Amino acid sequence: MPELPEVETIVQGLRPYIFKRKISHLKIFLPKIIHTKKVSPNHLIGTTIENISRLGKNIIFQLSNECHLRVHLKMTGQLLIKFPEEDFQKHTHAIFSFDGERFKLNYRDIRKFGFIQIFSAEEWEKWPKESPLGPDPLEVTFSFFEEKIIKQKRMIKSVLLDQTFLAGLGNIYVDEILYHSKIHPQSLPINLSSNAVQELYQTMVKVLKTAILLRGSTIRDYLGISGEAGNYQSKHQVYGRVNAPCHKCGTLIRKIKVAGRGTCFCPTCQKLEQGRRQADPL
DNA sequence: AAAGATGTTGCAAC
DNA sequence: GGTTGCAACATCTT
Repeated sequence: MPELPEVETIVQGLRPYIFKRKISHLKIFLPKIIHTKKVSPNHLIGTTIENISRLGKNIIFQLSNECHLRVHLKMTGQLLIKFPEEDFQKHTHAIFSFDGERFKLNYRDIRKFGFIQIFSAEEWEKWPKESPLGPDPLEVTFSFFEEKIIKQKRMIKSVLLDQTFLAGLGNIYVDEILYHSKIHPQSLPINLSSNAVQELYQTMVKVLKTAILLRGSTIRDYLGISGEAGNYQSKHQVYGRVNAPCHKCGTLIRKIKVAGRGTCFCPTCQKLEQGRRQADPL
């Protein structure tokens, strides 16, 4: 569900509530969503949340006892601030309480793909080696991006979805970024002109920043921490618009499968470049 | 009404 | 390397 803009919105929303708060209680309804090898969940009680950050689509809590929590929402996970007067919601799998606070932090996930992982200090140090994330799309430099992308031999959509290439993009934003960059999702990076790569980079930053300002996209399940929907879905040009007319040229938006994912694009605005080899056979 | 789709990702198989 | 299909699971659409 949540991609970079949604996760960023959640992290920003969480800070005022739980930064420097001490965990007083943790109720777990579905134990399998807690992933831990060495640290018992009980060990979190009494620790303070020293920092809340985002790594790609991962939400990271740094705790005062040197442990770290990693929350991955996968498709339908939610983190919600709830007050006692609010009703208990179905699919709530864990609830954090904080010293002296009326609100609780609920972890909810309809499809149960997401998880909360607990790392000891040593495990946390080793984690980046086990799952090497690429740079953040909002921090990567153009030269690094360009140099790395032109070496890729698979379709551009597949590259952009790969979290070891860049961490944070998902199906919605890749489709939207490719549309605004006028790049066909099945293009091979080698066939992109240097102007096209530059446009792709600039568009990526612009789309993500705009989506963060609008607090993400709500298609079905995504909600901010107070239960608010995002607003970027109203700006979508291709995602969820199969058979609707392209806003630029009127051609009907098509949907195909690329890299195993439903992929929406405008066949007129996003042409597949032929590639120098085929275009100039001497 | 059964089948296919859904914002993710890790793994197996080819 | 690179791909594809599937699995985890609930719900909505065709």
